[in-house]
This record gives sequence, structure tokens and C-alpha cells, in this order.
Amino acid sequence: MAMAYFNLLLQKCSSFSHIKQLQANLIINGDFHFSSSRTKLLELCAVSSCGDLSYALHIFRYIRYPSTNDWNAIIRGTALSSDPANAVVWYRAMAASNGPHRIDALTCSFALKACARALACSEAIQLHSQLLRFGFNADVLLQTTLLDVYAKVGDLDLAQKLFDEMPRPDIASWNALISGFAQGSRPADAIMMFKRMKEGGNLRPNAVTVQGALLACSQLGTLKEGENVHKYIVEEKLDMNVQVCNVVIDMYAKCGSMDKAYWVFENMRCDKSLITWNTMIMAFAMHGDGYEALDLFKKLGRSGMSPDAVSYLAVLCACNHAGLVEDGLKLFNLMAQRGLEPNIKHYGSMVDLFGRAGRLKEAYDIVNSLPFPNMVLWQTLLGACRTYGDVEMAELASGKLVEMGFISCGDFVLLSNVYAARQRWDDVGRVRDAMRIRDVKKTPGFSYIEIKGKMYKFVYGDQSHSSCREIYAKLDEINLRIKAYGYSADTSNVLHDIGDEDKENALCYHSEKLAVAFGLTCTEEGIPIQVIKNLRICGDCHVVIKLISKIYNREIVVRDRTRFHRFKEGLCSCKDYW
DNA sequence: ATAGGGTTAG
Repeated sequence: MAMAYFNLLLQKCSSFSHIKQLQANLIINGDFHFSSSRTKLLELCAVSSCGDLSYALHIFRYIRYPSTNDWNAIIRGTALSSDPANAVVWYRAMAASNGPHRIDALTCSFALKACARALACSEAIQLHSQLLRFGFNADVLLQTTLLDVYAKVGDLDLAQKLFDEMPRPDIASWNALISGFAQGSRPADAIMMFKRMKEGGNLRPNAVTVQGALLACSQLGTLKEGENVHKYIVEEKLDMNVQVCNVVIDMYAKCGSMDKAYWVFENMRCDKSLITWNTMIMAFAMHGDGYEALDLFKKLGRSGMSPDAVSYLAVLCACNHAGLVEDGLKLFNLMAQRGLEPNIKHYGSMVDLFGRAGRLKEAYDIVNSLPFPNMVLWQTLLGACRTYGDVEMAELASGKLVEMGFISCGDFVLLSNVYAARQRWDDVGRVRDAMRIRDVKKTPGFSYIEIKGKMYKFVYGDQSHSSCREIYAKLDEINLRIKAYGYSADTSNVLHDIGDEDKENALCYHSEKLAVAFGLTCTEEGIPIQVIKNLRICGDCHVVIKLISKIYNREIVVRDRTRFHRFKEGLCSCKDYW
């Protein structure tokens, strides 16, 4: 068979059996050991969706003298597989093996991609130094790959340094840095870089750039910056891109503006994808708008597209957040009827749903019946035990978490809360000791608030703000007024070994309270206050903010890591279950 | 013999 014809067939390959037929053909014609077609076949088998990596490895073993490209195909395929770390192992085998091959820029590129996926930092550093030795450092594409790896493994400073040292960063280099900042811990810098790129005039931000910038806005919850990015998108007609529209919708929802999110959803200038629908349903879920989510889910069914597992997750989540237990149960069953396999998140949603309804036994049965133990489900169950004060079930769930070695600070706090609610102080002490012995790490909590287009960040007990004095004065005032209203601090949320008065103080300087107090000092009456928190809102803060919303007659919106809490006239949209 | 590789959604 002529090689050109063979390559054409390769391009048309759409199933695994095609691959095998072509392989048989190569072998029969005696071309297997000599032609570049074999390499192409190997690549197809290792990388494409109709291929099969383990079969590619099987073929590879028959190659007497694998070429650079044969090795690259294997490394690339492994980098894309579910075990990307293995690609580094193959890279080392390639470096150690004798033969006609030499490591080239592509080899490095694929191996680095694997490091990014496997979050393998030290391996990335090793590859980086080798790549410098090989003299590939002038390659812009490799520079960008490197930048991306460092950003993804969390070393944003190094990623930025690489960017700064690039002689000619192109649009992908900028995009990699912006997305890196946005996905990592520096969303404000992502927005800054987006603006610099836009105003620099050299390179025009494209569809990829704006997605990074929008993600940064969502992380920060900054509606103002998000609107600016949206404006740019419309000006540049990037809103013809569905993926961009989806991120815009998600951004508006996460910045608290459901009106704008829905407007974009309704007025799209391109066709909606299933992801568009799912994004919007998830947005309603996040805001506790259960009926809107259910309506949209029904509309989706009528639109001609069929809901997938994510659509069901979104609408289950909405039922959950809105307390629509029966609707949720029906949907879960419907999902099975439609032949969709529930995954761990669906089960988590069901556990939450039963938990919310106080049906702890049924929640427990789900967690216990799954073939693989999963810590998130036990944590969810533990949360439900806290709400309903079920000590026995709480001990069972936390016992499982300890057994799995996955118990976290938050879990200990939940268990302690259950004991505290029953005045079982010895047990509270026992939990505290267990935490100390295990040296449980606490993720530091912080909150953002946007005032007149500027973001302010608060950490626990923050005293670094210029208006610090006013903030603490406002907190004192709040404390007086809520106490007059009959509030007493729920100190079961505090685990430190300190006196009662100190416990109250420990609670009253939580970052979300500081942010709300700051919001009260510098906004007009009647203007809603919006706060973004990186962790879940604490129980005491939830009580206090409800009271503030009543006493100060303010609508207060808090986005925590899972959902929105809308406080109004002393009540919260989550109906006190979260 | 040659090209191939980098940034992006629920």
C-alpha cells in the first residue's frame, strides 16, 4: 500500500478496530519496522479518543529501535491518561535507553504537560534544568509550557519570573499567566495583567484571555471588573463564542447578579450548548432559587437537548439548597430511569437532601452502601448530624473519617459542635486534644468586600485597614445591639482552650463579620452589602448577620465556598441549612 | 524527509 494512501486512511480512522486493521496491514507488508507510518499509527493509538493507550504500549514493545517520535507518542499519550505521572517515568526510560532517538523539544513539552496534570513540582524542576542543558530555552512554546506548569503546581512567583524573562511572549504566554493567576491565589493580578494587555496595544486579548479574566472576577466576586470584561467581550464580538458566554453567565452568577446572568443566557448571539444550560441551572442552585432551577431544567428537556449527569447534579443541588426534598428524590430516580449513572457528587447531594430533611438513617444507608469509602460523603453526613444533634451518628461518621485518615479541622469542629449542643464538655475536650495530637491544619479564612469598585480583603482579627478603628467601633455597636435583641454567642464554634469571654471575642473577629461591619460603615442605608468568603460561613456569623439584616434593615449577601446566603429581615435564603 | 508541541467553559 502506498504510504500516502495509508496516511489518508489513518486520518479517517474512527474506531479501535480500524487501528488494528491498519496495524495488521503494516505488519503484512513488512513496513512495521521501517516506516514513519508506524509512528503515526502509534501516535493515533496512544493519543486519540478512538485509541487505547495500553494497546499503544503493547505495539511499542514490538519496536526494536523506537525513534524519537515513537517515544514522544508514548509520553504524550501517558501525559493525557489518568496517570500522567507515569509519563515522567517513560521520559526517564527514554533518556536512559540506547538507540537512534534523541530527546527533542516535543519530548520535553509532553513530559512537562504531564507534570502540570500530575502537579509534580520537583519533576518539573528537573525537566526544566534538562531542557536548559539541551538548549531548548529559546523555544517560545516550551517557555509557555514551563510557565503553565509552574502556575499549575502553585508557584506563581516563578511563573511570573519566567514570563518577565521571556524575550517575546506571545498571546498564549500572556493567557497562560493570566489563567495561572486566576486559577491560583492571585486573581487580582490576573485582572491587572488583562488590563495591561488590553492597554498595551501589542496583543489583543482573545477568547482564551477573557475566560481567564472572567474567572479571576468570579473568584473575587467583583461585579464591576466583571462588567468591564463583559463590555470588552461584546466590543470585540467574542460573545459569538459559546464557551465565552458560558463563562460570562457563570461570572455574573458568582458575582451575585442573577439578573445579568439570566439576561446573557436569554440574549445569546450564538447557539446554547448543554453546558450553557447547566451553568444557568447551577447558578440558580447556588442562589437557592430552587423553583427557577426546576423550571429551567424542564425547559432544557423541551429544547431538544437531553440533560446529562451534570444537568441532574445541578438541579439536585438546587433542590438541596432550596429544601425541595421530594423533588430531589424524584429527580434522582428519574436520572436512573434515563440510564445515567450517578457519581459521587450525586450521592453527596442525596446525603445532603436526606440530611436536611432529618432523615439521617437514609442518608447513612447511602454513604454506607457505596462500594468505595468517600470522605466527602461522611463529612456531609457529619454536617447533618450537627444540625440535628445526633451524637451517635456523628461519632460513627467521624470515626470513619479518622479511620480513613482524612479527618480535617472542619470535621473536628462539627463533631465538637454536636457534643457542645448536648453539653458534653468532656467530649468537647477530647476532640480538642485529638486535634492537637494530630496537628490538624486549618485553612486560613478570609473575606472580600467590594466598595466603590475597590476590593478589600479581611482575615481573622484583621487590624491592617486604614479604617480599622471605625470597623471595630462598628463591631462593638453591633454586639451591643444584637445582645439587646437577645443574642448570645454560640461558642461551640470555637475550639481554642480559652475562657468564655475570649471565646466570644474569638468569634466576633471572624473575617466575614469584619467585612460586614466595614460595609456598614461606608455604604448608604438601603444599599445591599455583598461579601465573599473562601470557606463556609460559620454558624455564629450566620446568626449574627441575620440579626444585623433585621436591626440595621439591610440586605446582606454572603457567598461562601458552596453557595449564596441572602440575609433579609432576619432570615436567610438557605433556611438555616447549609 | 517533514511536522508535530503551549493558553480556555458547567
